[in-house]
Amino acid sequence: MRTRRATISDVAKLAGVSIATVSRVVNGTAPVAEETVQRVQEAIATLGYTPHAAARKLAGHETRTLGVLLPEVAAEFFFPLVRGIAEEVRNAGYDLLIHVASSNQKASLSTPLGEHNTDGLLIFTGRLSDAEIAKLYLTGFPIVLLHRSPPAGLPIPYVMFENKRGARELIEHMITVHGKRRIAFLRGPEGNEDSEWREKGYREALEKHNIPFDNDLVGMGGFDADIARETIESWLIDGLVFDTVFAGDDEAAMGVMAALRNTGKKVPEDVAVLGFDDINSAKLMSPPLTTVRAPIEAAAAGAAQALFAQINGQEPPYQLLYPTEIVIRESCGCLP
Amino acid sequence: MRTRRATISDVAKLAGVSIATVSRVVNGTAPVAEETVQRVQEAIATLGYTPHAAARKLAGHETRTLGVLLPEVAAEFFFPLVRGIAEEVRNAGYDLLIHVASSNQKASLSTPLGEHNTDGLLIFTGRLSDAEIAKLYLTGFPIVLLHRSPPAGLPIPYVMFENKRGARELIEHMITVHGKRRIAFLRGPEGNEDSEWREKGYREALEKHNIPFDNDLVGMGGFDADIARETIESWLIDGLVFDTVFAGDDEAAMGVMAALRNTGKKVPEDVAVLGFDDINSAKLMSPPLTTVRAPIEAAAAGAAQALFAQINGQEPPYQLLYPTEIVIRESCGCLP
DNA sequence: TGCTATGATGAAAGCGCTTACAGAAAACGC
DNA sequence: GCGTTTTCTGTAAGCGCTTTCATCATAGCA
Repeated sequence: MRTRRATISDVAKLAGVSIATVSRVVNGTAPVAEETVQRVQEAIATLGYTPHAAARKLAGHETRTLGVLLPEVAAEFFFPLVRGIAEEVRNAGYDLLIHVASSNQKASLSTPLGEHNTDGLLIFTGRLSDAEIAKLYLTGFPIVLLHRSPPAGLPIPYVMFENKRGARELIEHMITVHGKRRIAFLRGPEGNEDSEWREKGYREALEKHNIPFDNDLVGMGGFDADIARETIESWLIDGLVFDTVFAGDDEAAMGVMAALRNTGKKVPEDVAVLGFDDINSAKLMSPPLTTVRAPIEAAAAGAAQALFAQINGQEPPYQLLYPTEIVIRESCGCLP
Repeated sequence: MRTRRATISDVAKLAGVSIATVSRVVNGTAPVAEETVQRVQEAIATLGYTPHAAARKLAGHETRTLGVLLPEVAAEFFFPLVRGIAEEVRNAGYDLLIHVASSNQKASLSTPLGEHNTDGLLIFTGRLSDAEIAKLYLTGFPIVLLHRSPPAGLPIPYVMFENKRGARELIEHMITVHGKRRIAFLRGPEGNEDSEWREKGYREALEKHNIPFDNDLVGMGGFDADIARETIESWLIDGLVFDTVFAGDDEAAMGVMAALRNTGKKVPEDVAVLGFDDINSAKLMSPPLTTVRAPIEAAAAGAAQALFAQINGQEPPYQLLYPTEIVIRESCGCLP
């Protein structure tokens, strides 16, 4: 640091007031004479003063920082999510601390995101065990869960998509409009609740139309293109017959399409492919992907708002359910 | 906060030592008797003590936090980037503060990422003007630029890909192997240096093979699928003839493919499509995209390392150039 | 034995800020 | 006009931690 940065004392000295007064005009926490405000603001401007965040955090009792815990997966899904959160956080004048859980280390609370460094936590990872979440919650620390429900009995706010309904409608579309009956489903990562609800929607649709559930038609997609591709490839080698693949999410759908293409199957003529989320590339796939639109960014923003509500001592909603909507494109067999 | 958190004094009291000693065993900054270490560590464990980050930052002079300034674009490109940085940051025991520049506000240094809140800044956005960067640099604040070179005359470390070489080789492949001559190029966002270098590589390849540069064959891709798609669509309407599109990056390539497909052109038979970056979905596109592999994650990690070097008072390399490598798949016309 | 390195610890001074607490000045009520 | 608010401002006490500086053993060495 070549030039020492200006502190509140420097400003105070230049403006000829006490540091308390400077603090007051900076934060607007108490009435200050108009003339004094002017002088202080001038001093701030000429010195280029910016409050030192750490000092502020230490003196006040809040960190003005929100933490986000993310899995280390590199999915397109996360960008709108982070954007939604970042936007809210900025509006609130807070900082955003991001922690990407590493694969070789359970994300523990001794991480930078612990309660000492943030005012609240948005948790989106399976890495944190129920016990750890419960412990955090019981200490009164504000948290909001993203796409997972709280451990039994704890009223921790969480956001979810209307997964089941979206999935059901999508599958019903395949059955009623396209007459498909051999509809496969690819599960997301182990324990992923979004996936569980999507599977429920899938099963409900089947049941409603008297199509028996066939366990052979359920495989692992992992919400991941490569995993999904491998599953489909091995199915194809095994000679499994299916006319539709509901890939669980759009990333997996991309892998499904690649697998199908590699083995000479045509989408949607031979096999229809369905995704979930409607990420940006869904409409650009070949053929454009029929999927379910999930308002990822809005949900993330909502989660952040709920967290702020908690931090500010308000009662946040217990559950934030975001609607989904099926998006018909071409991979289901509909025409452009 | 239902339960007050443990402070260093609590630990000290329980262990029967002074807070200085506790600090020493926590940080390992001075020799402490083995027995004392034991007692302190026990106290820490039973109290569940975690150092308060802000206090630490205030007392020490460093924030142990790195800032990243990102444009608000939601490109797949950014995830490996953030991951690469996050990994390094975690290894160094630092925090990562992410600031996504908003579109309706110039990212200014009064943002949370200002010098008061971080020990160093990784800047990847066109939003920060040369003047602001220069100002920051002159104050001695550690910064590393991602994919942009520093304002004239300032030796600020920056990372870059070997864009020109990769692009040149890619285009030469099209000319020499596939005999293409009407090769179009889509530029990235205004002022983007990666794009400028790629264009240079493109031109060099043309020149080397005596193909005159045709300005009509250069359009806007914006490193964005939608922008690229619109460009191609309007070219097609205008009846522009081209046999190859070098889309500037993979995202744009995706848009190019969509535009081509929508108008009945076949890739690569009618028009070959080329990308740059080799993002994860490149190999999943239909047909799989021929592109140039850029080690995004490695470059990001390198940038973080360079920043740490600066912070630790070492002389960082001025330029970090990462190699690129062409990846031949099918969208150029090669067989699988 | 006397003197200096060395190890282990504590006391205390801040880091830059917020926020009671308190005092002084100005405005108000009757 | 005197007591009482109200407005404005300064003093000072921390927030939880790191880090000199000083102290006191103990050990090493001539």
